[in-house]
Amino acid sequence: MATIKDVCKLAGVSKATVSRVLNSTGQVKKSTADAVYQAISALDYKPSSLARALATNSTNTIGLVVSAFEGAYFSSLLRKASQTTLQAGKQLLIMDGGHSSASEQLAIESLVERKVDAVILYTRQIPEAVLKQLMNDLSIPLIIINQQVEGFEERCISFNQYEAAQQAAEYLLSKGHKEFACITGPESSINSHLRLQGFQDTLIKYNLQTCTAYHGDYFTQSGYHACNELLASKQSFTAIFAANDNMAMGAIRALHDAGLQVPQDISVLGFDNDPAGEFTIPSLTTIMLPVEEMAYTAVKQALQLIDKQEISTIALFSGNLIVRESVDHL
Amino acid sequence: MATIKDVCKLAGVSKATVSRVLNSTGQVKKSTADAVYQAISALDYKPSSLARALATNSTNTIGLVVSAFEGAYFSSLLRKASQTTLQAGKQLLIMDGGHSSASEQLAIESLVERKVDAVILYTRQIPEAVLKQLMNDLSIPLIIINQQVEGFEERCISFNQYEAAQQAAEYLLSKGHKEFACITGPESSINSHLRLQGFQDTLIKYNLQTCTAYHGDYFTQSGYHACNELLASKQSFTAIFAANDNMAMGAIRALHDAGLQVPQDISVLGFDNDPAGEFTIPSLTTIMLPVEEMAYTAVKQALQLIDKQEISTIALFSGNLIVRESVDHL
DNA sequence: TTGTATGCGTTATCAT
DNA sequence: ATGATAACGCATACAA
Repeated sequence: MATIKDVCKLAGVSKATVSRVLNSTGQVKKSTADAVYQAISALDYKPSSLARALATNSTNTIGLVVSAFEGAYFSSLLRKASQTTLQAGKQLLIMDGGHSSASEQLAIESLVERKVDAVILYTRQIPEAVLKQLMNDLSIPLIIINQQVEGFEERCISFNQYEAAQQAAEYLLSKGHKEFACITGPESSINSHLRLQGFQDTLIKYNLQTCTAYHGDYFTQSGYHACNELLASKQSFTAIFAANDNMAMGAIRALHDAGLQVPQDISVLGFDNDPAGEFTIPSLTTIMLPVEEMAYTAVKQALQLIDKQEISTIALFSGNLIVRESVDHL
Repeated sequence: MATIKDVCKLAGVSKATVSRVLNSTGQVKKSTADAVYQAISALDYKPSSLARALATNSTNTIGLVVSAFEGAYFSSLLRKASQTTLQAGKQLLIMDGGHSSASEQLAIESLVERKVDAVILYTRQIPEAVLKQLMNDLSIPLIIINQQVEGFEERCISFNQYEAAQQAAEYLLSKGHKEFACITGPESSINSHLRLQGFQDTLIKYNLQTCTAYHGDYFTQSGYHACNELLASKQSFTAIFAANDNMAMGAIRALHDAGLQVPQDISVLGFDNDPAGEFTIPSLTTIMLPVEEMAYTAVKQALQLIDKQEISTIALFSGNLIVRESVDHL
């Protein structure tokens, strides 16, 4: 690997000059600049981003830590984030956040040490108090997707889970359903709670009985199992609200195996708008979650913070009902 | 951020000594070592991985570049690779390879500059000749997933696409099918060609007519559209071989929309063993592709190469038929 | 316009 | 056992 020194020798100039033409900072005579370019291409010289980072305390990079790679949701997130970052002339470095608060924090730390200019965290594990502290202590901007942190609203990209679940309930009610079951996410998940809460509150608002909740883990299989439990419990219901599309699909299959047709016998409403849901049989009525917009916004916000620009506060993103086949009127 | 200097001052020792206790290289009196530890924790000092990388020319990191984040396939890949790397005490840095040979190479370069100890590349774009050159020129090991490079077999983790497609064809034939259609990947994809070739060659072997191929892009929607084209062409067929599960699902839906039942009227065979395929209606008969094993092997091989250990040559991975509902006998 | 010198935070080679 | 000091490859303030 050729270094700046080699270029100096070949071009007959000093490191400062090479650095100048490289970063186009300061004035350089055209002839010497040309000589430098000559040397650079002759040696196939590439400045070491590492050394540069050490000297400038910044790379041209944004870090992203995600805590799981499951499902269409994360595919979209990563793709859009990567694309947006690239378009801004920066690079995106992705790390796995693992399955604990500690490992998420480790990933963040590692990224910070690598001198990324900002880190975007899709968190599932770190408690709000810790996040607050991180946002205060870290020398670079930290943007959070999927959670609100009090006092740092401009750095939080999140989704109105509660309102979306209300939408879901309202729709089901409008179709004449009155008895429900829920397949929701893990008990530990805040957002899972919010979705459930939004759903239940709406039922209460209409003087209906709240529904029992079965917990899954967002994988298709867990939806299948949860629905089987539900069926075994012999309770009466005409519609299921699932906390994501995967579990909705699992539930539909469980109903199918029990000889029940969706939506003729039971309606199922999903969440996420997984692209596959458009083509399943029956296709999935679901709540669209604008992941790509959220990823885009997260990166944009990061870029603004890096440039020390005015930070615009961000509204909670909200869901949209996608009406397809899996919900029918009673 | 506290640096090594601060530790020096507080502990009353030199940089060399701090470095010694940090890396446990060389002898240090217990008392002074303790003093250093004291200072370190008092200042919450973390050595800069960047500076360390500059000095040692190596980080404890493996780089992974993937060219797309679509589908369950990549989720598994990323998850398993990350997990395996972590278990080996290293970190995994992931970068998007984008959609061109150039961007893939850029990602590799960027990772190399960051002094990762090895890079694993899931390639879709870079031609073999370029890969060969990269493997020769790069100062660190480059492991390739999804393509064979002549002369570097120990560094290539790939899948016997051809044989898997043969399996698929044999199975369909064993069920009495004789007229087929294929929905395959993009024309540019080598593996897509291999799958198609394996399928066609098997038909030829049994003196059957080869089938026409429709190209998709591995997304569900493209399977849907391809199948509609197929249907519009009015050709006669009793089974469809799709190059991945997503497209198989899209095809099934297209058939459904055309009033055709799977598998009663038409059989559909997928590829990948997407976890969701177990729960679709009908569930998907498919070829399992051992992504996780491949990811695991890639990381393990990388680790061996980093340690300059003997490199064990790797056999081509092969697929396994998963029999479910979407294929029936004629 | 160009060069010198210093710093970035480590590791590593010498001495001592 | 420990301490100077030179690398590592670059940026940059200051001189010239």
